[in-house]
Amino acid sequence: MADRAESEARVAEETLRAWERDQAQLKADVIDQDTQEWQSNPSFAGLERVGGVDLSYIKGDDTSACASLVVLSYPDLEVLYEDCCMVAVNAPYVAGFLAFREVPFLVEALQRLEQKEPGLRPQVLLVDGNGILHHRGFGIACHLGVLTGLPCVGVAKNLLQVDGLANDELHKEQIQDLQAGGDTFPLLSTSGKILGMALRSYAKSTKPVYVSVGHKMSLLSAVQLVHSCCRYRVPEPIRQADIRSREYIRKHLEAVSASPQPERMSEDADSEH
DNA sequence: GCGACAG
DNA sequence: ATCTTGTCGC
Repeated sequence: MADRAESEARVAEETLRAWERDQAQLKADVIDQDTQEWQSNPSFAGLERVGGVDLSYIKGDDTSACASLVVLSYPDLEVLYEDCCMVAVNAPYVAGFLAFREVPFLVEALQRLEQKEPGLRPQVLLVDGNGILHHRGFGIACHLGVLTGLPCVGVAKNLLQVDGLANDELHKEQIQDLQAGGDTFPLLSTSGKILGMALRSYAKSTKPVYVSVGHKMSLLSAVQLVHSCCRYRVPEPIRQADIRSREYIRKHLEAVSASPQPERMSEDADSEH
Protein backbone atom coordinates (compact mmCIF):
# COMPACT_ATOMS: atom_id res chain seq x y z
CA MET A 1 0.00 0.00 0.00
CA ALA A 2 2.47 2.58 1.18
CA ASP A 3 5.01 0.61 -0.84
CA ARG A 4 2.97 1.06 -3.97
CA ALA A 5 2.69 4.80 -3.49
CA GLU A 6 6.41 5.04 -2.82
CA SER A 7 7.41 3.06 -5.85
CA GLU A 8 5.09 5.06 -8.06
CA ALA A 9 6.51 8.25 -6.63
CA ARG A 10 9.98 6.97 -7.43
CA VAL A 11 8.97 6.26 -11.01
CA ALA A 12 7.52 9.74 -11.24
CA GLU A 13 10.74 11.19 -9.83
CA GLU A 14 12.84 9.35 -12.39
CA THR A 15 10.52 10.38 -15.17
CA LEU A 16 10.74 13.98 -14.06
CA ARG A 17 14.53 13.89 -13.99
CA ALA A 18 14.70 12.51 -17.49
CA TRP A 19 12.16 15.02 -18.62
CA GLU A 20 14.07 17.90 -17.07
CA ARG A 21 17.25 16.90 -18.87
CA ASP A 22 15.46 16.93 -22.20
CA GLN A 23 13.57 20.14 -21.65
CA ALA A 24 16.14 22.25 -19.83
CA GLN A 25 16.77 24.47 -22.84
CA LEU A 26 13.09 24.89 -23.62
CA LYS A 27 12.37 25.91 -20.04
CA ALA A 28 15.01 28.59 -20.09
CA ASP A 29 13.67 29.98 -23.36
CA VAL A 30 10.00 30.67 -22.92
CA ILE A 31 8.61 29.97 -19.50
CA ASP A 32 8.43 33.42 -17.96
CA GLN A 33 8.36 35.80 -20.89
CA ASP A 34 5.45 37.33 -22.73
CA THR A 35 5.37 35.90 -26.23
CA GLN A 36 1.93 36.84 -27.57
CA GLU A 37 0.76 40.08 -29.09
CA TRP A 38 -2.23 40.43 -26.80
CA GLN A 39 0.05 40.39 -23.77
CA SER A 40 1.65 43.63 -24.83
CA ASN A 41 -1.26 45.95 -24.04
CA PRO A 42 -2.96 46.64 -20.71
CA SER A 43 -6.45 45.60 -21.83
CA PHE A 44 -5.28 42.43 -23.58
CA ALA A 45 -6.81 43.58 -26.86
CA GLY A 46 -6.70 40.64 -29.25
CA LEU A 47 -7.36 38.09 -26.55
CA GLU A 48 -10.66 36.35 -27.32
CA ARG A 49 -10.54 32.86 -25.82
CA VAL A 50 -9.31 31.70 -22.42
CA GLY A 51 -9.27 28.03 -21.51
CA GLY A 52 -9.65 26.34 -18.14
CA VAL A 53 -8.91 22.76 -17.13
CA ASP A 54 -9.65 20.67 -14.08
CA LEU A 55 -10.13 17.12 -12.83
CA SER A 56 -12.80 16.04 -10.36
CA TYR A 57 -12.61 12.80 -8.44
CA ILE A 58 -15.09 10.35 -7.00
CA LYS A 59 -14.95 9.80 -3.28
CA GLY A 60 -13.77 6.34 -2.44
CA ASP A 61 -12.72 5.61 -6.02
CA ASP A 62 -9.04 6.18 -6.64
CA THR A 63 -9.15 5.46 -10.35
CA SER A 64 -12.20 7.18 -11.83
CA ALA A 65 -12.15 10.89 -12.49
CA CYS A 66 -13.64 13.42 -14.86
CA ALA A 67 -11.30 15.59 -16.91
CA SER A 68 -12.78 18.78 -18.24
CA LEU A 69 -11.71 21.53 -20.60
CA VAL A 70 -13.73 24.67 -21.15
CA VAL A 71 -13.08 27.66 -23.35
CA LEU A 72 -14.56 31.03 -22.41
CA SER A 73 -14.87 34.20 -24.43
CA TYR A 74 -12.78 37.15 -23.31
CA PRO A 75 -13.53 39.52 -21.78
CA ASP A 76 -17.18 38.43 -21.48
CA LEU A 77 -16.38 35.05 -19.90
CA GLU A 78 -19.17 33.16 -21.67
CA VAL A 79 -18.68 29.44 -22.20
CA LEU A 80 -17.90 28.72 -25.88
CA TYR A 81 -16.79 25.11 -25.55
CA GLU A 82 -17.03 22.32 -23.02
CA ASP A 83 -15.52 18.85 -22.95
CA CYS A 84 -15.96 16.43 -20.06
CA CYS A 85 -14.58 12.91 -20.17
CA MET A 86 -14.45 10.08 -17.65
CA VAL A 87 -10.87 8.85 -17.35
CA ALA A 88 -8.96 6.15 -15.49
CA VAL A 89 -6.27 7.75 -13.38
CA ASN A 90 -3.02 5.82 -13.10
CA ALA A 91 -0.62 7.81 -10.95
CA PRO A 92 -1.36 8.45 -7.28
CA TYR A 93 -1.51 11.96 -5.96
CA VAL A 94 1.86 12.94 -4.59
CA ALA A 95 2.52 16.58 -3.78
CA GLY A 96 5.03 17.78 -6.34
CA PHE A 97 3.97 15.24 -8.95
CA LEU A 98 0.50 16.43 -9.72
CA ALA A 99 1.32 16.81 -13.39
CA PHE A 100 2.05 13.13 -13.81
CA ARG A 101 -1.41 12.33 -12.52
CA GLU A 102 -3.50 14.87 -14.42
CA VAL A 103 -1.63 16.18 -17.44
CA PRO A 104 -2.16 13.24 -19.82
CA PHE A 105 -5.93 13.67 -19.74
CA LEU A 106 -5.71 17.40 -20.24
CA VAL A 107 -3.51 16.92 -23.28
CA GLU A 108 -6.05 14.49 -24.69
CA ALA A 109 -8.85 16.97 -24.12
CA LEU A 110 -6.91 19.62 -26.01
CA GLN A 111 -6.29 17.20 -28.85
CA ARG A 112 -10.02 16.52 -29.10
CA LEU A 113 -10.62 20.27 -29.27
CA GLU A 114 -8.02 20.59 -31.99
CA GLN A 115 -9.81 17.91 -33.99
CA LYS A 116 -13.41 19.03 -33.44
CA GLU A 117 -13.24 22.81 -33.10
CA PRO A 118 -9.80 24.12 -34.01
CA GLY A 119 -11.25 27.60 -34.28
CA LEU A 120 -12.02 27.55 -30.57
CA ARG A 121 -8.44 26.77 -29.52
CA PRO A 122 -7.73 28.84 -26.39
CA GLN A 123 -5.01 31.49 -26.60
CA VAL A 124 -4.07 30.88 -22.99
CA LEU A 125 -4.89 28.22 -20.39
CA LEU A 126 -5.58 28.69 -16.71
CA VAL A 127 -4.52 25.59 -14.81
CA ASP A 128 -5.59 24.39 -11.39
CA GLY A 129 -2.22 24.19 -9.57
CA ASN A 130 1.17 25.89 -9.76
CA GLY A 131 3.64 26.83 -12.46
CA ILE A 132 7.20 27.61 -11.43
CA LEU A 133 6.06 27.82 -7.81
CA HIS A 134 7.11 24.22 -7.33
CA HIS A 135 9.74 22.04 -5.65
CA ARG A 136 11.51 21.63 -8.97
CA GLY A 137 10.46 24.92 -10.43
CA PHE A 138 8.18 23.04 -12.78
CA GLY A 139 4.59 22.52 -11.72
CA ILE A 140 1.62 21.31 -13.73
CA ALA A 141 1.06 24.64 -15.50
CA CYS A 142 4.61 24.54 -16.91
CA HIS A 143 4.29 20.89 -17.78
CA LEU A 144 1.03 21.34 -19.65
CA GLY A 145 2.35 24.47 -21.35
CA VAL A 146 5.39 22.78 -22.79
CA LEU A 147 3.43 19.74 -23.94
CA THR A 148 0.79 21.83 -25.70
CA GLY A 149 2.80 24.89 -26.69
CA LEU A 150 0.09 27.10 -25.19
CA PRO A 151 0.68 29.99 -22.81
CA CYS A 152 -0.31 28.73 -19.35
CA VAL A 153 -0.89 30.23 -15.93
CA GLY A 154 -0.91 28.33 -12.65
CA VAL A 155 -3.65 29.25 -10.19
CA ALA A 156 -3.50 27.43 -6.85
CA LYS A 157 -6.11 27.74 -4.12
CA ASN A 158 -3.62 26.81 -1.44
CA LEU A 159 -0.02 27.78 -0.90
CA LEU A 160 2.53 25.15 -1.79
CA GLN A 161 5.05 25.51 1.00
CA VAL A 162 8.32 25.21 -0.79
CA ASP A 163 11.63 27.03 -0.96
CA GLY A 164 11.03 29.11 2.15
CA LEU A 165 7.36 29.81 1.48
CA ALA A 166 5.20 29.02 4.49
CA ASN A 167 1.71 29.73 5.67
CA ASP A 168 3.09 31.30 8.83
CA GLU A 169 2.26 34.41 10.81
CA LEU A 170 4.11 36.69 8.41
CA HIS A 171 2.20 35.22 5.50
CA LYS A 172 -1.10 35.67 7.31
CA GLU A 173 -0.24 39.29 8.01
CA GLN A 174 0.53 39.86 4.37
CA ILE A 175 -2.84 38.39 3.50
CA GLN A 176 -4.54 40.73 5.91
CA ASP A 177 -2.88 43.62 4.15
CA LEU A 178 -4.62 42.69 0.90
CA GLN A 179 -7.48 45.13 1.20
CA ALA A 180 -8.98 45.56 -2.24
CA GLY A 181 -9.66 43.15 -5.06
CA GLY A 182 -6.57 43.07 -7.25
CA ASP A 183 -4.13 43.62 -4.39
CA THR A 184 -1.08 41.37 -4.45
CA PHE A 185 2.14 40.54 -2.69
CA PRO A 186 5.10 38.63 -4.10
CA LEU A 187 6.03 35.12 -3.01
CA LEU A 188 9.79 35.13 -2.56
CA SER A 189 12.04 32.12 -2.38
CA THR A 190 14.85 31.88 0.12
CA SER A 191 17.22 33.18 -2.53
CA GLY A 192 14.98 36.15 -3.29
CA LYS A 193 13.51 34.93 -6.57
CA ILE A 194 9.84 35.77 -7.20
CA LEU A 195 8.04 32.46 -7.50
CA GLY A 196 4.55 33.87 -7.81
CA MET A 197 2.02 36.32 -6.45
CA ALA A 198 -0.69 36.05 -3.85
CA LEU A 199 -3.71 37.80 -5.37
CA ARG A 200 -6.89 38.94 -3.72
CA SER A 201 -8.94 37.91 -6.71
CA TYR A 202 -12.36 38.81 -5.33
CA ALA A 203 -13.20 41.78 -3.16
CA LYS A 204 -15.52 39.74 -0.94
CA SER A 205 -13.09 36.90 -0.30
CA THR A 206 -10.29 37.23 2.21
CA LYS A 207 -8.44 34.19 0.99
CA PRO A 208 -6.14 34.89 -1.96
CA VAL A 209 -5.26 32.68 -4.89
CA TYR A 210 -1.65 31.93 -5.73
CA VAL A 211 -0.68 32.83 -9.28
CA SER A 212 2.52 31.63 -10.89
CA VAL A 213 3.98 31.57 -14.36
CA GLY A 214 3.31 28.43 -16.35
CA HIS A 215 4.51 29.00 -19.88
CA LYS A 216 5.09 31.77 -22.45
CA MET A 217 3.95 34.51 -20.13
CA SER A 218 5.28 36.99 -17.59
CA LEU A 219 4.10 37.01 -14.00
CA LEU A 220 2.68 40.50 -14.37
CA SER A 221 0.55 39.48 -17.35
CA ALA A 222 -0.47 36.31 -15.56
CA VAL A 223 -1.71 38.14 -12.48
CA GLN A 224 -3.60 40.74 -14.50
CA LEU A 225 -5.16 38.07 -16.67
CA VAL A 226 -6.29 36.01 -13.70
CA HIS A 227 -7.77 39.02 -12.00
CA SER A 228 -9.67 40.03 -15.12
CA CYS A 229 -11.14 36.52 -15.33
CA CYS A 230 -12.58 36.55 -11.82
CA ARG A 231 -16.29 36.88 -11.10
CA TYR A 232 -15.64 35.08 -7.83
CA ARG A 233 -12.49 33.98 -6.06
CA VAL A 234 -11.60 31.24 -8.51
CA PRO A 235 -11.13 32.55 -12.05
CA GLU A 236 -14.11 31.71 -14.22
CA PRO A 237 -12.41 29.32 -16.67
CA ILE A 238 -11.19 27.07 -13.86
CA ARG A 239 -14.41 27.51 -11.93
CA GLN A 240 -16.50 26.45 -14.92
CA ALA A 241 -14.25 23.47 -15.60
CA ASP A 242 -14.65 22.48 -11.95
CA ILE A 243 -18.42 22.93 -11.87
CA ARG A 244 -18.94 21.04 -15.11
CA SER A 245 -16.67 18.11 -14.26
CA ARG A 246 -18.42 17.66 -10.91
CA GLU A 247 -21.81 17.78 -12.54
CA TYR A 248 -20.64 15.27 -15.15
CA ILE A 249 -19.58 12.89 -12.39
CA ARG A 250 -22.91 13.34 -10.64
CA LYS A 251 -24.78 12.34 -13.80
CA HIS A 252 -22.34 9.53 -14.45
CA LEU A 253 -22.98 8.00 -11.03
CA GLU A 254 -26.71 8.45 -11.57
CA ALA A 255 -26.57 6.60 -14.87
CA VAL A 256 -24.45 3.80 -13.44
CA SER A 257 -26.79 3.16 -10.52
CA ALA A 258 -29.86 3.28 -12.78
CA SER A 259 -28.50 0.94 -15.43
CA PRO A 260 -28.88 -2.82 -15.07
CA GLN A 261 -26.04 -4.46 -13.19
CA PRO A 262 -23.36 -5.93 -15.44
CA GLU A 263 -24.29 -9.49 -16.35
CA ARG A 264 -22.35 -12.16 -14.64
CA MET A 265 -21.16 -15.14 -16.55
CA SER A 266 -22.83 -18.32 -15.44
CA GLU A 267 -20.08 -18.81 -12.91
CA ASP A 268 -22.37 -20.11 -10.21
CA ALA A 269 -22.73 -23.39 -11.99
CA ASP A 270 -19.03 -23.48 -12.87
CA SER A 271 -17.91 -22.84 -9.32
CA GLU A 272 -19.54 -26.09 -8.29
CA HIS A 273 -16.85 -28.06 -10.08
C1' DG B 1 4.78 12.08 18.35
C1' DC B 2 3.94 16.21 15.24
C1' DG B 3 3.63 18.79 11.19
C1' DA B 4 3.28 19.09 6.16
C1' DC B 5 0.49 17.98 2.18
C1' DA B 6 -0.69 22.13 -5.49
C1' DG B 7 -5.02 18.40 -6.64
C1' DA C 1 -9.66 16.04 -4.27
C1' DT C 2 -13.92 14.45 -1.14
C1' DC C 3 -17.47 14.08 3.03
C1' DT C 4 -21.84 18.30 3.40
C1' DT C 5 -27.18 22.12 4.93
C1' DG C 6 -28.17 25.51 6.52
C1' DT C 7 -26.94 29.70 7.95
C1' DC C 8 -24.96 34.12 9.35
C1' DG C 9 -23.51 38.35 7.22
C1' DC C 10 -22.62 42.07 3.75
